[in-house]
Amino acid sequence: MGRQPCCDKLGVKKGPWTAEEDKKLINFILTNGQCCWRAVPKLAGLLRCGKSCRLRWTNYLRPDLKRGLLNEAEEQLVIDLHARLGNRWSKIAARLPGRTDNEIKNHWNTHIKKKLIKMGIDPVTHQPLHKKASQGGSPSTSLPESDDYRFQLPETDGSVPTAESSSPPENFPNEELQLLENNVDNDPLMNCFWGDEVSSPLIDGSWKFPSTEDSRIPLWEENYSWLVDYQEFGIEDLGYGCFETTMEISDRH
DNA sequence: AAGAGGTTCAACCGCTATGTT
DNA sequence: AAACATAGCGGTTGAACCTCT
Repeated sequence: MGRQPCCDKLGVKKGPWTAEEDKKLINFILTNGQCCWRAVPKLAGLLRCGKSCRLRWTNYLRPDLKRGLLNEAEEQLVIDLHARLGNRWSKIAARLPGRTDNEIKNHWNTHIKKKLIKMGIDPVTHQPLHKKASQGGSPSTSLPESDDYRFQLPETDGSVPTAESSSPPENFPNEELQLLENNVDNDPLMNCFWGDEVSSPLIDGSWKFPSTEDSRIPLWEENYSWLVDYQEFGIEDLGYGCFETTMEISDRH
């Protein structure tokens, strides 16, 4: 006997969300908070399944989301985290405030992967590609000549966790944490991020990335402007009061 | 200008983990 | 302990968009 489907397939709408649907979902979540996604579509008057609503909210409508491409620092962090965690996108996303696992996964597959390959780094193992090639045959790629080759993992106990091994270590997540913590001291960037999660520069919003002024993490109220400006939303509709509501809601969980 | 091929990313699917009864 | 419900995760898909010829 299989599980019940997450929703009644009949009469459930699929495909891109309309502005009207977004509005309904936002209004509902801001009023009632995030609870029981299965019930959300019915209560919000949406012909979607709960799963779809949750995805839409977490990946697109959440007010604390940053928008736009990942900047260099974020990209570097994703690479470092991927080297340690593999394809655990949600865990990686948890370390990048305002970014979603879906966004990071997409960015990895479309940008970072290619970048690494171009640099002669295997995006799966984070090891130089030529190592693999020389083991199996003639090298097709060579190590990058630039000093920018900095994705090599810091040595731990000599055994490098392979990123793509989708099966986590036996006693994950303890081992995950151990792995991460072991590497913090060896990596200034990681040190910065892991050192104190609460006052992490990415989180407090005051931290500026070294490259450009534009790459600073915007305040999330700024992020929300796209929503406030959203064709059908007046500021009265959502109101800044609702931000507090959202925060209270998320605090409750 | 057009259409073929490539790229991007929002959304879906199926599975697993976790919580509840 | 078992069965079920729900949330969350990661892989995949496909439509829209972009670039090249």
